[in-house]
Amino acid sequence: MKSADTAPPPGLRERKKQRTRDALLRSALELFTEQGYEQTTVDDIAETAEVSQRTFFRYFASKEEAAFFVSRLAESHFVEAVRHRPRGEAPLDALRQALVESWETIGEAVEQLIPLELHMRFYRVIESTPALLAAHLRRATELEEEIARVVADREGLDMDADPRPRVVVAVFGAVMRVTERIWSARDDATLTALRDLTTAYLDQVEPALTGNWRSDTPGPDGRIEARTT
Amino acid sequence: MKSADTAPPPGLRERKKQRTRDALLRSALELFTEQGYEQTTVDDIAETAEVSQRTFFRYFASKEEAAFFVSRLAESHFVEAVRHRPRGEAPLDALRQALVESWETIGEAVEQLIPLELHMRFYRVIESTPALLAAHLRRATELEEEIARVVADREGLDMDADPRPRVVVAVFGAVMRVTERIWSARDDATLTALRDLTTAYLDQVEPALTGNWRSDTPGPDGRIEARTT
DNA sequence: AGGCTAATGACAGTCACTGACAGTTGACAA
DNA sequence: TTGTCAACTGTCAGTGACTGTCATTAGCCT
Repeated sequence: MKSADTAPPPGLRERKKQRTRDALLRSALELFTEQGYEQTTVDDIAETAEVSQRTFFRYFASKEEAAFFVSRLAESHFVEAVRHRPRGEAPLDALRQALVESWETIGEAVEQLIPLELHMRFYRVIESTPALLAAHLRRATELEEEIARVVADREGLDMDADPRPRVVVAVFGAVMRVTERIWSARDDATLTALRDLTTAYLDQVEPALTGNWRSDTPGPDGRIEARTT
Repeated sequence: MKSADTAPPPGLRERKKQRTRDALLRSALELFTEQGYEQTTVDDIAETAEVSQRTFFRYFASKEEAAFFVSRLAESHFVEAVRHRPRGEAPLDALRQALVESWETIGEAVEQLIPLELHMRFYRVIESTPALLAAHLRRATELEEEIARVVADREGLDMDADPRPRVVVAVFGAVMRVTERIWSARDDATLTALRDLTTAYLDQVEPALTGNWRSDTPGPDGRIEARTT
């Protein structure tokens, strides 16, 4: 809390580093979305950012880390939001609310680094690149583990004795992944579009697990709309 | 169905290929479990199997593919089991039953290629190797997509219009992954141990999603309840 | 037996990543 | 202001996963 608040004016050295990291990040994401992840070599990125390849690896442990740097930022915002939800709330509701409310702050935070639109477009690259998708999923489960801990805390449970925190979070994560996939396959790669899709799907989780399906069908027009809600 | 039943006696060439593939597979898994995945180079594997590195890559597209070759086989058995479940069954029940009943045939099928115990031990390598875990998760979601299609078929639903098939399968997959993790962290890497753990957890899915937690404790079944530790 | 072709090995090259070493350049005290 | 120190950086060499190419070997079939 010290270094963040009492910000001693960052020296020239620090600013330079910041600029380099930023240039690398922007170069990487631009090249990834333009010509694809696999088609972009680290040398390309370094060259575009006007540094040596070795310097790239001093800022990012791997090509992959650069790719997910912004996502990591976004995720940390979400986790914070979950932490600040009132304790009374049911777990799944808390997650849902945290999602809705953190969406804005995430948008702002991303813009600090790169154009939001670039970040959004990059999601499609993730979905269509096996190596990136794999990394994305691994990161997602790591995140779920962290969130499960938060949930377990909220409810005063011991995660190792009671599987329920992990299960709910896993369900939540599963819905997120399904919506991500569907969303990225569509045209409008908007932040709000993703949000609406996600909340709509979340509403269907419980009913989807219980009742038998053939009796109550979803909306007649085929879209997702209102069954019970 | 033709080539499988009316097996024309496989020529020498074919048998040789089979032996090579088998040697590579066994060498790979043994080395992976003995000295770790990252610590094992493809050259090591090829040398142990007494072929050139280039030949390894003619049998397996990547080091990773060799690692998951047996898993792929096991998964296909499970999918078949799901396909043959009676249509009346509720989706989650069908998945659960398919799991229980395919477990045996999977064991047999694996033994055709490598010692079952080796396969089981390899799961711990997966969980403890980031690169393998990532690949495992990606493969898991691909599998989920396939199963979701089967489920949607069973229920006569259109997967693109109705999200419920994907959601249930995702829930199922989430439970599997959670149990895999817990199981692999334990001592007894038995097939039956994994099966019991999985079914026990599956039983808790619905209750975990609904009720409020603090009032009702988890299952009276001895295993998971503990709570205190 | 001899030709066809699948299977293999040997070799060179690309790309992600790492360690080692030397040169530059901010930071900071004298 | 200057000199020293430590942080950054570039260059170079090396490893390991993978790919393309080409020549050789060895089942297969007539």
